[in-house]
Amino acid sequence: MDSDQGKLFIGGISWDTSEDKLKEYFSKYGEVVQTVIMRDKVTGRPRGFGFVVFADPSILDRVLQDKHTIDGRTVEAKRALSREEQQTSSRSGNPNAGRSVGGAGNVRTKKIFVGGLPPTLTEEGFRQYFETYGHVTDVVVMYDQTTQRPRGFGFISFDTEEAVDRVLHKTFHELNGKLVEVKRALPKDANPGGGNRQMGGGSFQGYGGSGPNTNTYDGRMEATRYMQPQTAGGGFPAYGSSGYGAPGYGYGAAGNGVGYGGYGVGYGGASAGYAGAAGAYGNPNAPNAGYVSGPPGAPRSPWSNQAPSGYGSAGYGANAGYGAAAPWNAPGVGGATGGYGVVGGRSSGAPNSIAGAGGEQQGTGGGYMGSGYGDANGNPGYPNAAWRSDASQAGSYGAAQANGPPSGQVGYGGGYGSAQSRQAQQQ
DNA sequence: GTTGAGCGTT
Repeated sequence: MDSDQGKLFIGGISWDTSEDKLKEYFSKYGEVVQTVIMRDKVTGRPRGFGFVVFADPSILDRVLQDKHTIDGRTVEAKRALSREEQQTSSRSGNPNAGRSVGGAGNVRTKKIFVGGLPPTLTEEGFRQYFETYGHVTDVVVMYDQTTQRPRGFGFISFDTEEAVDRVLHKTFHELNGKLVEVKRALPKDANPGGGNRQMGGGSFQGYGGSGPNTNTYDGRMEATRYMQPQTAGGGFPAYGSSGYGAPGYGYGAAGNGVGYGGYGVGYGGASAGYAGAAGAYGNPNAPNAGYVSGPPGAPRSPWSNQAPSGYGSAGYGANAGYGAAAPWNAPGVGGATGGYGVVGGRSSGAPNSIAGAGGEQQGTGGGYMGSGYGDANGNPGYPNAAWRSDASQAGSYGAAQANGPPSGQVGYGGGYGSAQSRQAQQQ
């Protein structure tokens, strides 16, 4: 519940009540960042409920004590439930697993998804606003292909991660009088659907490429603080809060001795659910790692309340090999020199969409992971709904991405956090 | 009428 921060669910709203009216009404309590009334997707008719987001979460207490009548109807205000919380079932493993996926993928793009664009906004206006944050390399405002109507969202790309971070520092930006919401764009080529063919060139983002700098750890290192809890298994989850920048897995070093996923064997996780990819520096305890609870003060995003809570989730996968090493030049072998395998990794991604995944233990005891499973099913955790999750903003831990390098066999396993694994196998 | 939409183009 506390993950909802300043968001209230408002039920029983009259069909005559508009978002503006909601906002006007609730503004008497404090600054309202946004209001939304949910409508039926096809008929457009209001569904009778909506959400109000206050800038200051502490305002909720007062609002919750009052009765509210808007447009003649008594509405009910409750704290918004996150999706996880809505699921009475509660039994499925780690609900966050999949959610972080989106964030994971996002880590590497310098593109920002911008939602809530006013229909009147032009690309120029869009660009001009964002240029104050850095050099804009691309601007896209989406229009319906057939009706040509603005779809209310678009993309903005920068040439540096820093600019992106500056923009993402706050979720809502005021643009031409309305608020727009920003999130990391999901990488288009992340192939949510299934296309397996990606990256011909073996380019998986970041690999190597970004090498040294590109800000390996991007700002939000505050996460480090969360590295302490759980000494044992814990460790790394912290990385990543939003992405451990990853461009290079550089982390290892980083510190604390924790190991996390180094390069791993390429089996991209996949079906089995191992997200992680073992790796060189795998931390044997990893499996627990994910569970650090979420950062208390994680940034709030009205849209993704789930986030802050999160277990780090998933990803950590299996850590397998101890020692191992053998990055990619390792012959087809699963890298892991020494190690063998996966020790009980957990599935990371794929919470919902893939059976068996969602956080269940997979212990394979010593799986040997031989040469990489490239497993075509990679992508376990890439449910379509990925965008909802957005770990990056949420502060959830990062996400890993297990990709196979060009060689096909070795992968880099990143991480903790949920993962998005993709198999590399392109050959 | 009571718990959430949206992710691309060249």
